[in-house]
Amino acid sequence: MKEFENKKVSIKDVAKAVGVSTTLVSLVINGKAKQYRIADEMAGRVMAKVKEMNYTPNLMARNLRGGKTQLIGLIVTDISNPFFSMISRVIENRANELNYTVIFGSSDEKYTNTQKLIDVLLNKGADGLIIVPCDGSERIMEKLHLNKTPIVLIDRCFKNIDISFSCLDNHRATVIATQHLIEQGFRKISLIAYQSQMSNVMDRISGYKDTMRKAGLEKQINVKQVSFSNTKSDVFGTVKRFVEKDKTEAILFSTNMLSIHGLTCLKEMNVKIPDDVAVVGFDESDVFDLYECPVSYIKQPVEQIGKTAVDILVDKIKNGESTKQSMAVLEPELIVKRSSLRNG
Amino acid sequence: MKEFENKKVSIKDVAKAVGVSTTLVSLVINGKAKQYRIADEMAGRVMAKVKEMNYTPNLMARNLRGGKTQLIGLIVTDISNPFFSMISRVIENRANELNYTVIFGSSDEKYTNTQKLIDVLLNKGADGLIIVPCDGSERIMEKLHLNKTPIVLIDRCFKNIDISFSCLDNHRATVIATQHLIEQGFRKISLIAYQSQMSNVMDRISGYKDTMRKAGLEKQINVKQVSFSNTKSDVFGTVKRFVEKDKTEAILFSTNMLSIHGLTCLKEMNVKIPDDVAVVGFDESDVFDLYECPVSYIKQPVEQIGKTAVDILVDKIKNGESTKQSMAVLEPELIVKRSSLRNG
DNA sequence: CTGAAAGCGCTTACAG
DNA sequence: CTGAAAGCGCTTACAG
Repeated sequence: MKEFENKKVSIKDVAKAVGVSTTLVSLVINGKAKQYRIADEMAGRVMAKVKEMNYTPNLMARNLRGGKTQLIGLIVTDISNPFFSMISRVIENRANELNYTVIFGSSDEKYTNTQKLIDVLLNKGADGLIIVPCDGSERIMEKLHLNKTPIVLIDRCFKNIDISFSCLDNHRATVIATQHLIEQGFRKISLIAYQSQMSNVMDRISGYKDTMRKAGLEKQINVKQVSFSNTKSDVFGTVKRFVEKDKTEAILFSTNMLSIHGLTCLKEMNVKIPDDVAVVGFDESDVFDLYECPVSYIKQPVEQIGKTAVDILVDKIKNGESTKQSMAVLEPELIVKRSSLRNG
Repeated sequence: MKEFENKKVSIKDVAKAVGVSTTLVSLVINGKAKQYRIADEMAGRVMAKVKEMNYTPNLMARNLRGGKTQLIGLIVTDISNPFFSMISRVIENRANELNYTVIFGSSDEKYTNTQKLIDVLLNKGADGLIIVPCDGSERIMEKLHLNKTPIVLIDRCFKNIDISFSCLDNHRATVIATQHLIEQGFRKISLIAYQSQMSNVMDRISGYKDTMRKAGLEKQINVKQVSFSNTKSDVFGTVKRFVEKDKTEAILFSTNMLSIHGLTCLKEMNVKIPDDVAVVGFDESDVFDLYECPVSYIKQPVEQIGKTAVDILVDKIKNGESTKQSMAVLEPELIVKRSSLRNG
């Protein structure tokens, strides 16, 4: 049965079948028939044979010849984190629309892993990279950029390097959340963030601090940064301290995992939300709606962030403008539920 | 600055630097020095230069030459579904350990998408595929298998084709869940599953039915299959009917999304769990622990399923035994929380 | 023990 | 308008 045949047909096979040279076939396939003034009839015959024989060019060979692989390398910190799996799906969809496929890896927030993954993905022929950079990876990114590797950062960026990125307006995110809590009448508002120097974390912290200061609540500023490695127990310790010792009135969690750990802790402590403590979470999670008290949260425009990143990257790949910096800063949205209302 | 140089060093560069032929370098790199009785001193010099020049072989060229890409193609139904993103992470980790990288795509349960993705992934040079097959994809898988493409199915399999797979013991999963509910004294136990002919769904349904029959509860069997496209509203309609009309005492949800939609509905309906209705969910979710009443669930051995799939696949790729069928059927675990206890 | 040469499948100057 | 040939970077018979 023909359809079960194993070996792929090559351009040679097509050429032989039509009775022309491989050059001709190649030209026709690549839409250069007009340019080389190949007879329409000829081009038609070739295309017909290509269809008939179900020929698809070997990408490895094409790439080797100097072309592209149509492969986009994606490095997230952890594909199993819902936020990153959502954004991966968006990236996948947009990439597919533009005829690209995604190869990926998870860095676990370690720059050594990031470096390894970059090497691997480029070695596999990725035409460009979309990266969630982590602490300590600034020089790595700079190097890539200087090397003119097409690259777009997502979720976080570096202010001192002119690499393109597609990120949330992180400062604004905590500004609107903090404002909302202040408007609700809360004063002792505390923030939990990761222990990181990355822009997303720093901006979320400064958005909170700036807003507190502007409201004359400088004295109430209370930020705790927890480690990546010990997140759960750190969050538990922090939440307990906030509630029991600091008498915090409202807690702002600055990522989805921090929110979930925090909510778990609050539940175990039997804290009533929002009566005892108000809460605002970050990113989306099924948990927010299904928690005893529906949880307010800052929603990221995941669709836009992902799609924009792909578009910028593909533009770089195609037009060779890998150096031109594109900066996409996207708007957060505050979804208000009962957890952050004064009289919820 | 040397480290910023763009062009990659090739085997030729190394050969020239050492003053030997590319053949020699290639042999040494590929660990065939002994086999070809190359002088240790020579091999040492070559390796030193390789390190010094930071040479890594071009995979495209290697693959073109007849070798492999060290790329594993992964097709899930949706990378943003937590269950699949978790398993993707496991697959990624194991693949990396074995020196493979993952390219992936989401089929959205459509066999036409599956076919397209297979073509794309193979065209990009994937050495083998790990696939979550969907309804209507049986012939596609059979064809791949006959073509001797290394392939392993996960999550679901086809009983009539001898393709390798790594799956949960789906029948056993609902058997232990149903038994547990019966032991707790529930009689009117209902099941919600997807509208699908795939093995995972069919086995979960039959595990439930068999157990009900064995317990003399044949008359109480109540299964509703909901569509993939309209899942949420279908689940809502079903749960309402179960509770209000059928007076169901316990609901068994047979996937994570069904569980989450179901719990959302029960919450909206203000149903008390487990007093009004007992519940057992499927797969893991942060929601289960944080729901008003902690939810019992059937836990899949995600680690094992993913790791086994990779191991089987790589064995096929390396040893060319793509035809030999390996069947991994892994044990479910029932995690009991308050939601399924008679006097919870 | 080591090297010259072919060839994987493709594209693209270069000729005609 | 069309074809012969080089070359992308690699591996592997084949010689010696």
